[in-house]
Amino acid sequence: MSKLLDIPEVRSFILHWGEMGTEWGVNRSVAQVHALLYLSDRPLHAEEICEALALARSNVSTGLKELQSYQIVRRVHVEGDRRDHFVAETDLWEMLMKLAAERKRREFDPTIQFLGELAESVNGREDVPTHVRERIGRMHEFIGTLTGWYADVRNLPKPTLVRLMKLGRGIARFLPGKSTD
Amino acid sequence: MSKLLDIPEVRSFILHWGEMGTEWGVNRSVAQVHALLYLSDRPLHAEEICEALALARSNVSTGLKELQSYQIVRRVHVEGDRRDHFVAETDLWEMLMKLAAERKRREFDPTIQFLGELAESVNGREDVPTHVRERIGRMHEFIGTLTGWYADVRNLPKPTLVRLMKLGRGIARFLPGKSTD
DNA sequence: CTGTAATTTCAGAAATTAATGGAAACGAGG
DNA sequence: CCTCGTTTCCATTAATTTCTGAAATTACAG
Repeated sequence: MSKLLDIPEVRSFILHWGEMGTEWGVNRSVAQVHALLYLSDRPLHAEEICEALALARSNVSTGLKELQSYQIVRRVHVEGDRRDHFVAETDLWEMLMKLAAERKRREFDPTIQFLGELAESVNGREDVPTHVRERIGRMHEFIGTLTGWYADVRNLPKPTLVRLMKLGRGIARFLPGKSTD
Repeated sequence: MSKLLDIPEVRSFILHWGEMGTEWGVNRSVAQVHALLYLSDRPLHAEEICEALALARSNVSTGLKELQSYQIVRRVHVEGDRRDHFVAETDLWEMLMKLAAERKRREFDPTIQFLGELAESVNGREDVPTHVRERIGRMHEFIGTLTGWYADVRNLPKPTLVRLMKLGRGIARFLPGKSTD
C-alpha cells in the first residue's frame, strides 16, 4: 500500500466520510472504501484496501460491488497484474449525479409507482376523506415533479449546470414572466 | 383516534413512509409519526399517536421532538385540552426546504468546517502529495458551492421556484452566454 | 401550595444492521 | 480440464440503533 494512509489528514478524511455515509443511509465501510479510492491517484486492488482500512476481505468486496452499482467506482485492469483494481470517479459533479440517479432508481421510482397506485385506489372512494385523497395525490405529484426535474437537470451539459449553480438566486432575473424576485 | 387508521391505504402510506425514512437516515418511528400527522386534518396528541402506531409513549415523544427540530411539525394548543397537540407542515415545498435546511445545518456545515481545516492543514505540506491536496480542496469547494446554492434557492419566492422546476432543462434557453443546450 | 395529568429522560432490552472468516464458486492461464 | 489466485456467499458474531417502561420532571388546576 502507498504511504497515503501515513498522512493523518487522509485517515481523518476517510473517517469523516465514513460517518457522513452512515448519516445518509450508506454503510460506513462502503463510504470509507470510496473515500480511500477518491484520494488515491492510482488504482487499488481489494487486498490493499483491506489492509489500509483494516476491513475483512469480504466486506471490501461487497463495498466495491455497491460502489460500482452506483457507478462512482469502476474496475480497471493494471498491466501485468491479474487482480482487479479499482478507481473512483473524481469529478464531483459527475459523482453527485450518479449517486442521485441510483437513489432515484432505488427509492423514488418505486415510491412514485406506489403512490400512484394508492392515489388510484382511493380515487373517488366515499369512505376516504377528501383531505386524505388530496394529500396522497399531492405527495405523488410532488415527488414526480422532483424526479422529473432531476431527469432534466441530469441532461444539461456540465458547463450549463455550473453556470446555473453560480447564478444562484440571480436566476430569477432570467426567467420569463414577472420578475418575482 | 379518528378512523383514519381504518383505511388500509392510510396504513399503507404510513408504512411506506417509515421505510423511506430509514433509507435516508431517519428513524422509522419518526417517519411514521410524520406520515400520520401529514394525513391528519386535525391536531393529534401524543397518546393518540401511540395508539395509532402502537409505539411506546416515550418513543412518540422523542419522535415529535425530532420532527419539531426539523420544523416540519409544530405544537398547537387545542381549546379546553391540557395536552399538547401536533400538526404537520402540509406544504410539501416548505417541508422539503425545511428538511434540507436542518440536514445542512447538522451535516453539511460541520463537514465544510472540517474540510476547510483539513485543506488548511495540508496546504503547502511537502509530505502530502499534490493530488491529495487538490482533491480535498475540490471536495471542500464543491460542498461549499452546493450549500451556497441551497441558501440562494431557499430565498426564492415559491412561485419562482415552481416555475424553475417546471422549466426543467428548458432553463438553458434563458441563461446568458452561449446556449449550450 | 398540593395533587394530578402530561411530558421527558434514561438505562437496559430487543431488534436490526454490519462485519467477519471460512467455504464454495469462479475464471484466467497454462 | 487443472491449478491458482481471486471473488462471492453465507452463517456466525459484533456493533449499533431503536424501543421500551419506569422514574423524574414539568405544567397546571384548584
